[in-house]
Amino acid sequence: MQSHRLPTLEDVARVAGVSRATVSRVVNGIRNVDPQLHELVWTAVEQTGYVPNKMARSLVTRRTGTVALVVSDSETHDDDPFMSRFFADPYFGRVVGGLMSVLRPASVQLALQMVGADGHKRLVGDLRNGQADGAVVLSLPARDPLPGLLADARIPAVLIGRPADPVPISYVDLANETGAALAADRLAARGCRQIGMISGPADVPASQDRITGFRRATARHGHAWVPTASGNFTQESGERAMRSLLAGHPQLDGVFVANDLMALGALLVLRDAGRRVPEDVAVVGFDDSSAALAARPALTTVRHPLEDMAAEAAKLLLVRVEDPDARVSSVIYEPTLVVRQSA
Amino acid sequence: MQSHRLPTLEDVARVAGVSRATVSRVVNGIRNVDPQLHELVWTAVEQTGYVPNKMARSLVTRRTGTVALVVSDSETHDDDPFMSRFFADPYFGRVVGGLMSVLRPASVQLALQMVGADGHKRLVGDLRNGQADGAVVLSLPARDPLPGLLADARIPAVLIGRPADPVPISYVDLANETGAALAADRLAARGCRQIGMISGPADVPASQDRITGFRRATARHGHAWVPTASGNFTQESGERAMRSLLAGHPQLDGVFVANDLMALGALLVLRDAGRRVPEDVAVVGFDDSSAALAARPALTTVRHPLEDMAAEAAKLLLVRVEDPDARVSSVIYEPTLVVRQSA
DNA sequence: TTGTATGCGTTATCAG
DNA sequence: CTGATAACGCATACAA
Repeated sequence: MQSHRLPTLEDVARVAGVSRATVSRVVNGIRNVDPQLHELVWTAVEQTGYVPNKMARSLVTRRTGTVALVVSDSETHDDDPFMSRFFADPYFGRVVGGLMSVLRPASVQLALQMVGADGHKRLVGDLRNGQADGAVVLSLPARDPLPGLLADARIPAVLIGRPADPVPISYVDLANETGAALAADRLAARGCRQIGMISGPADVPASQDRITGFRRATARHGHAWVPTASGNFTQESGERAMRSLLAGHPQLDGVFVANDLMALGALLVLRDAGRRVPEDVAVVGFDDSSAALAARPALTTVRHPLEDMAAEAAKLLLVRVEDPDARVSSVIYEPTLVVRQSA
Repeated sequence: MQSHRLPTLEDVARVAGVSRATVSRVVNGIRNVDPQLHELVWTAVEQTGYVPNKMARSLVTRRTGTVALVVSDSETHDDDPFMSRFFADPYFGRVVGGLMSVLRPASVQLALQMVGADGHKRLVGDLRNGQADGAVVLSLPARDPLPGLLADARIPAVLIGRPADPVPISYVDLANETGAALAADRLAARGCRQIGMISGPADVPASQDRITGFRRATARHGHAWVPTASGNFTQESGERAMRSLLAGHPQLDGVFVANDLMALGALLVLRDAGRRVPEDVAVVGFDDSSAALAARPALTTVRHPLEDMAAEAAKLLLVRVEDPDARVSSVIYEPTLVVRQSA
């Protein structure tokens, strides 16, 4: 055992009494090798404890076996005002779990990349020369320029969530309008007469879709106008929105909340206001996150199969990495209503 | 613009009319370079759109600018029985957030590495030849051999959570015993006469510490024996445990639950059993996760500053990466009691 | 089927 | 202060 240097292909070759090329072939599982040598090389590999140097390999193959999960926040990241909020949200974990479920079996690494508006150019540059083979993009802000930059640079990428502006990049998304309609139907079926809504930020596509989907469906049910308050997807903002909604419309008897976290907040406020759920006011959430089950009463909510969607995104990306000219293809998931106690 | 090849150091050198070495120096901010050329080189860099190739750089510097977050599950990962549970838990996100808060400013990447018992050797091998400069280890199972392997291989690493067996590796941890004692004190101060406990798995150090800490403190308060049921940190297991506890000890009037998620489950069961919280039975949780705030009644709980701890782990790791011979140093965080409604 | 030789893009050593 | 030149560890076109 020498002091510090790790065994290289060269060392293995020397031990096995063959050339570097042969060892390389064996290690990479190339067929055209004499079974005799094949055996010989493997034992030499075991004996030396050789493990391929990914850096060197990547340098020549131009493949890293890594994909980046880029979390794009268009605002400059001075401090971490959004990070804590974002990471604490079950959303992040569910996405990571879904990605890993397909990346791990494929032996590809996941590298986390947070980037603000100031980091777009840098990120694209790094990606272009092989930081990662591709990227799954979690684009938080509306009108994020990043997807466009990635497309221009011809970097294999898949978006989670439809981009605000059309961009030639594959994405996976939920049929948000349909989901919101499901919620509206439920509320209508319960016989709610005064329906309200707590929406997400007005500039996020997913949020917009839920708003239009809900309005369209309630209109169909004869509700011309739906009082709406908006939040930013946090529980606290949900509380605020519910309070304002209740203040303006005391006889509200049904409310659709654009995500479970805000719905949790709404539930708290309703309770404090002495309203029983669902008897006095029915509440339906969105996402079917773990929060929905923990809520009291348990939340009737629109199931958002985020893990499946993330897994699909990973698959799409892997395909695209194999074949950069693969057709841009997106898949839209259909939401379902999960009925529990709140509506 | 050529077809596909990205600009290299060589290209920049040609444009600037200097040698590769000089460009390298300028790009890496080495002082000994004529201001004239300095300027010249930078404009050439801009002009060509040059961005350094990390792979090539790493190959020679033996530094990647990446640290791994390895999630170690000692059971072989046939399928993903644990992944979904783990990623859905706020724990994961909080750790990632904390790590990123120090890694990002330091411009170091975070690579996710899940590994089962079958992957330990592979992981250590990869880490040794520079997959990453170091590792933050989230060791789920009791008696995980991984920390030992990392130490033997002299890989810069920091554990989140004290290892079951002493290992010469830095770690950050919470004073779990103290935290549990805080809970006991609170319950005693409320005048609880019949105190119970819902613990975590018996073989996880953090869980053990909470058990012994709680028992010791309750004993101090005159409770010789504390009925205990155990769960696995999921809400569902918390429900089960609470049910069994209640069945065996109907006149229970105080319970300490080893994490918030299980506490959430306990709350549900207590309510279904017609017990008012905290009037009939007081509940104190552990972690102060977002679930605690969402609970009804809001959970009195032991604050576990996971983000801070993760951030500290990242700092420790960075130090160790700079100086592999740095002293092994661990830091223990002191928990505090967050009093809300449940106790 | 196997070996030889070359190149991947950088950094680092060492003369000038 | 600057420029050749040699590694870094591996894959592969080409020759044998």
